[in-house]
Amino acid sequence: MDPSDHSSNFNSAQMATDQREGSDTLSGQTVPSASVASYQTNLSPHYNPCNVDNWSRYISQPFYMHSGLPSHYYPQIMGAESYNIGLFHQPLGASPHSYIDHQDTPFHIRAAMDSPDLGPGGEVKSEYLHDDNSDWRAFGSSSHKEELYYHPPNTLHSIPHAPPSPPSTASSYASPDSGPAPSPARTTQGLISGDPKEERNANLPYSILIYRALKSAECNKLTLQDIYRWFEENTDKAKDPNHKGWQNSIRHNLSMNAGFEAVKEDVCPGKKPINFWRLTPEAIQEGGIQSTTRYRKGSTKGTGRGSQREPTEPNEHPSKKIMMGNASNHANSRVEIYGQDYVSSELPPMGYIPQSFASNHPTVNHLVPRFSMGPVTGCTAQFPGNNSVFIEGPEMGPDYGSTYAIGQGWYAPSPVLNDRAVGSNGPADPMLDRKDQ
DNA sequence: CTATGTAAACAAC
DNA sequence: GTTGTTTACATAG
Repeated sequence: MDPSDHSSNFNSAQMATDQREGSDTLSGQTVPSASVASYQTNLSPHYNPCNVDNWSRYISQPFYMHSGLPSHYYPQIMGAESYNIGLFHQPLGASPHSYIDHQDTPFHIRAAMDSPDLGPGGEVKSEYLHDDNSDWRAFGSSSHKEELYYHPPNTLHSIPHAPPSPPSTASSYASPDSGPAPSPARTTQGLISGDPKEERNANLPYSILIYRALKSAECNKLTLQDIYRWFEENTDKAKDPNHKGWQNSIRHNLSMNAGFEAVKEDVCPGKKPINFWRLTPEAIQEGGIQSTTRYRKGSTKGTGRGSQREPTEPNEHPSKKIMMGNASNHANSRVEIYGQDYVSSELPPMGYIPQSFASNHPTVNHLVPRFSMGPVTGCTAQFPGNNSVFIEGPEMGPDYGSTYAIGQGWYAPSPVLNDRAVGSNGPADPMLDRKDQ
């Protein structure tokens, strides 16, 4: 497909066909068909992060993805991945009970996790947890350091010359590593047990399973029904169809865990907004969620079992709900998320994308902005482990140093990614920057 | 004591 | 009836 063909779009019938495929070729996970239906019927082209309109977002990857160098030369990409950020950033405070999703973690990270410095699930052992964040020492002093940055080329997905597949939990839009069926290549690494029990997510808490479900979805969001379906198809928790307890538990976890947030999206004006559950940027960045109990703060008065959540301020909306409009009515509109206002930006017409960036062999001036425009944000599956969001452009948001929501459910990336993408101070070749990693 | 699961009350739709 | 929030209690470690 000619990427400059801004007017073309996916054939909806083909999209529907694709979405009925039933098997996520990348994640190996079963498709929540309700999600398919809802996307088919409810999502406007504006919403669809994978249509041609939004392909510009997709193709607008940070420069190093287009530089022509082998992708594994870019350890910073890994640093931009949610897992790695998760490993090195613990803004909510690392704890022995913080989860780093083992299944979700690239094997090279798992190799590091297999270090005796870490617990069996990849969690940082408590002896490394100190007030000065010295839990990072578990990695910083590790002989696995290089492994943290090495990324086998064959695990990176090449940038397509055509827009990516339409969105569907069955499509390639799903996180490339979000729920990968343990492939032979991986299992032979000896880093995945291959235990069928593990493949069925047995004995994992609800919060982790929900995380996996959301991680497997495009933009890390699913409807409640989709989550139910994912549990039915990927876990053993829903074996008894007449037993509603597991659904109650799912809802309980969604409500109680700050790693999940409800998003109401008015994808079709005039119609009822769709309720999604989404991973918060913190959860995405940390590569996992933290324990639900963690957020059950409150008094220990009375029965000794306090409120399970942080008490809500009087004027604060008690729920985690976020209202989102559709793309058309959100362009340049203000949204307030996490207490700050940001202005979302319009996408440039496809023709604005320099050809070199749509080529496999671009000659890229890394430091030259490609668009005279504000930040471009989007939802992409480009990076293994990041099927969520990215941002690009010389004009960063006000909170340069942290993830922030811009709207449409898209978030700016980690500071690491920002630095590389903007190239403000760093070397053109990220490799040159590795000695201080 | 923490983490988690489960049940249930309740409100909103 | 479904969805989401919250409280309460039980259990395991």
